[in-house]
Amino acid sequence: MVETVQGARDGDAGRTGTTQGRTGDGRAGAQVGRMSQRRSGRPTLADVAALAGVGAITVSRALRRPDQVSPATRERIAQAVAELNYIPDPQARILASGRSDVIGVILPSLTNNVYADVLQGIYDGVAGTGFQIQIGNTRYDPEEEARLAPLFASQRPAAMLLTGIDQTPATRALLESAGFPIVQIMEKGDDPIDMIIGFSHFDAAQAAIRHLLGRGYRRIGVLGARMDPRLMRRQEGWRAALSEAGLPLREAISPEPSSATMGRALASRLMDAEPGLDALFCANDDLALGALFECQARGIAVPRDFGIVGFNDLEMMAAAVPSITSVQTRRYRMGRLGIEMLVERIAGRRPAEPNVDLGFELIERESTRRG
Amino acid sequence: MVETVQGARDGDAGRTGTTQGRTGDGRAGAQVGRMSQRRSGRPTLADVAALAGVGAITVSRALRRPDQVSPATRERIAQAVAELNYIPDPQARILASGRSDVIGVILPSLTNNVYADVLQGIYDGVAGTGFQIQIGNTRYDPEEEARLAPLFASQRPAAMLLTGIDQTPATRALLESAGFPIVQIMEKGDDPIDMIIGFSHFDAAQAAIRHLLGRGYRRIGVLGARMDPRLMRRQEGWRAALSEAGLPLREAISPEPSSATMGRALASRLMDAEPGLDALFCANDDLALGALFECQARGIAVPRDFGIVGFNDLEMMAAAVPSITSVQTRRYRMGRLGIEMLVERIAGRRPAEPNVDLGFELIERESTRRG
DNA sequence: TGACGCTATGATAGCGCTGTCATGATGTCA
DNA sequence: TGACATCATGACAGCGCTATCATAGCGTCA
Repeated sequence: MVETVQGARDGDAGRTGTTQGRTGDGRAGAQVGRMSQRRSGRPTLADVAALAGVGAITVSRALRRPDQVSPATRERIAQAVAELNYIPDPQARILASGRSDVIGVILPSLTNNVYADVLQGIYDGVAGTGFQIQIGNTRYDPEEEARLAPLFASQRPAAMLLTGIDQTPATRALLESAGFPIVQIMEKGDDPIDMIIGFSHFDAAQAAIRHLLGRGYRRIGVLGARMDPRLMRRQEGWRAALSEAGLPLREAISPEPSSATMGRALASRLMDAEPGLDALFCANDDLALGALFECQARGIAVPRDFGIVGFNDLEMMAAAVPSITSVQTRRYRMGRLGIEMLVERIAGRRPAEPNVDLGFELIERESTRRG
Repeated sequence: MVETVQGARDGDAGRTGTTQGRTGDGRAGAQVGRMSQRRSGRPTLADVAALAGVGAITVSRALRRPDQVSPATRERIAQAVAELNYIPDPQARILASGRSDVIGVILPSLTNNVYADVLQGIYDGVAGTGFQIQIGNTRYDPEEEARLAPLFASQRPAAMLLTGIDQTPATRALLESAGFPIVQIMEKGDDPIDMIIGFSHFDAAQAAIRHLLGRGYRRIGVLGARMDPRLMRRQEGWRAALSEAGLPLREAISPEPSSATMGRALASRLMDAEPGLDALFCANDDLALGALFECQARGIAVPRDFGIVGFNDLEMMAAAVPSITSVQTRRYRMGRLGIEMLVERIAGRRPAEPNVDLGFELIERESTRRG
């Protein structure tokens, strides 16, 4: 492949006679003070056109709308493209067309397993579509989101994918009039900017508490970390479920990121503060894993004397001993479907349903299966 | 923020008198059949220049090299920029300058915790530098890497960051003559394309085995999954260490991705096949977690009757009961330092050392602390 | 005082591509 | 056969910005 690229350069230089010397300087000078910035040293549309003996536009068309070019011409152009190893310049294309093939994605985290799965879905969603992904990481900071969104929007993306529904009013207004499709993921909402795919965190947390109640646990505590908007809504859910059952609120919350170590620490704190605690709903799975380890360290029998429910159903929940009950969320699906809906819209089609509730499912495992 | 954007549009249209109508059309038609693709509806350099009463070039300079513009002019331009809420068009900038602010990053996975940490380091590394990150995901497929690398290279990135040292000869040759700085991470190597930051997987795996030997474990097995090039080199390391100690090779390897569930399955398989096994080196931490769970399920006492060593020192290793000994690798650092070195090179400076061995550290914990 | 260098600014010509409109060639139907 | 539609192709202008070179203004020094 390389050989052909370099061959192309030679061909280019030899043909036009204007690239002499640039090819050589291409590498060394690029870093410091190159002689001339003009021309990139790569074959251009015009080079392909000259070689194929047609106009530049025809090449452009042959590449983008082959049906508008006669088969014979198309074939000659294809040969020229192959010979020069021509690759279109995306920047020039964007500038000229006013359209880009970049889909902007704004996520609150890259390290959190939850978003790793979303990200995988996103990349799988664009695979083969020709769209590129540009990722922004807000680190759970609303101000960072408010800064990134206009920045991304200014780059004329083909579409944008956002996390959650808590954009600032200013950001929201900007995006509503942005002129490209937008999808919000990870939450359910009645009033999306454009399209939305998610589930109810309130309902999911409520379901977790009700499951513990159904299993006969009564002195239920809750662990939470890094209370982003999704966590806040889960909190409303577990509080509602506990209050509905007439049970007191026993929470240990940390603003720090969720982790197994944090789970152990919070579980330890709550167990010490609330003797007789017999179950924990952990608003993230890594907290649940930590809680399980804390029980093991204290010699507490799970599930006989203590129930544990996690959230998100990460892979390791099933492998744990005992395996841990968790609320399964469709993270990969949200990323993938989000991109698919955007691509549909970019193509000018209306999605069947712009507001999708993917729901959740409580996966019952050994950690709450007592008696 | 939005208010100012929209205010700027009004101001723009009102002031120059040339944008009338564009402002209006900018939005509605954008999705389907816009009337005219020309002009984006956003203020341009020329608009700012007209408002400030200077030439377009002066505005361009004021933005990029403020020192070359007189303070008075600079101030007028700054006001015009603020009033119009002007944001430069990166595509046009790239096209005109032949330089881009995109750093291409090619990783084998986005979901693997290892690369999530690398990614975080990468994003932290570019924060505040003005560079953008473009991520490619090869899914551990060398062919996908061979496809992505030229594609990325063709987009005139400012630099590229690659994973590992196993690029195809063609890819390597292409990148060697690409003319932008390149860093390879995750591995140690004598012959980098340009710069390299990593550690010896061979040495690290060898150290893990030697640690088990030092703790008195003798019937040592090894678990591995998804044998990418890094895993292969670890494999050479553990094989060398075992052979050096005159011990037989007891491996359970899967081509599937590493996971806790996979760890349980492989541990189970090897324990059944090799009765009397007394330790496992798990070439990934999630395998180690699964191995620990399998021991718990079988009632095997760790570390007394069975030692476990993991690899990468993920956060949960410290929280596990017993806590799990693991080989710490500097994943975040590799991502971050990689970007920092690239940025240095883009700025024309030579890094102190283009070949960095970040090493590794065996973190001894309870899972191998017996007697 | 005039040659010289320096600073601040501008005019011009692109970067590589696509939208628009024009043109010639071909096919179709009455 | 001629009016008209259709198809394939091209010329031209321009997307928003920057590199290059030119120029005016100013201070400096012999």
